[in-house]
Amino acid sequence: MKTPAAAQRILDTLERDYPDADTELHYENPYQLLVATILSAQATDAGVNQVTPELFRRYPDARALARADREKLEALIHSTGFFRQKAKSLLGMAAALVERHAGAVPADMAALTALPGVGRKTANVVLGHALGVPGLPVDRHVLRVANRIGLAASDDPEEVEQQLCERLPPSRWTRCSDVLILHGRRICKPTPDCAHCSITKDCAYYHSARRDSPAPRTARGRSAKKAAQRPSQRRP
DNA sequence: ATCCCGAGGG
DNA sequence: CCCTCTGGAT
Repeated sequence: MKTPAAAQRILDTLERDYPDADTELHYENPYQLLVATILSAQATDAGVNQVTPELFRRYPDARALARADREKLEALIHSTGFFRQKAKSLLGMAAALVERHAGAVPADMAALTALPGVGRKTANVVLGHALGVPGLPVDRHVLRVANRIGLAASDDPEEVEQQLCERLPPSRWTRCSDVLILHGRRICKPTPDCAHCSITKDCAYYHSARRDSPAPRTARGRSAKKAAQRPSQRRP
């Protein structure tokens, strides 16, 4: 695994590659970012951006959201996926904000993750982008990219968060997450586009010959099990 | 067909 | 640890 100095050098390069890193995350207040982040699970930015204006017009704060009609809320956020539990999360979260925090968003990891629908990743997003508290959100992109380039070595998001935080000053935590996410989305995808990557020189994954494999992708692992229990039409 | 800017529940 | 929930992108 990389030393802190090497890690920071790699981050320097990536930050230059992605100057637009957290453009999508500038909402008017922590409440809006919290709501948008909950909606963003398994959804596209475009999908979230499509519903948030109307959402924030109807429910401008936690008090309004707590009083929302469940079915209207579900209909409004339907296109972002997982709409039933997202609606449930939003209603429960808004109620908890009103009851426990006078309608404000607490700048505290424990208080945030105690809210319904808010996990560590969401909490770190809100802390880092809206509350001025250093936080390093670890999603699947961060997990994958950090492991490939040796910034971390674990499949556990919380461990990866810790390993990254140990190598960087708190002032860089949030931006580290942002650029790793963008790199993971644009270049270092599950099947990576190494030809357009600026840090292959420092990447163990690139040098491991697993890159650029033609991706034969036959059924294996968990997929094999699913395929077995569903013997759908096979072409002879 | 498969994967995902997650979190809760069993 | 495993499953589920949903739409959209690839």
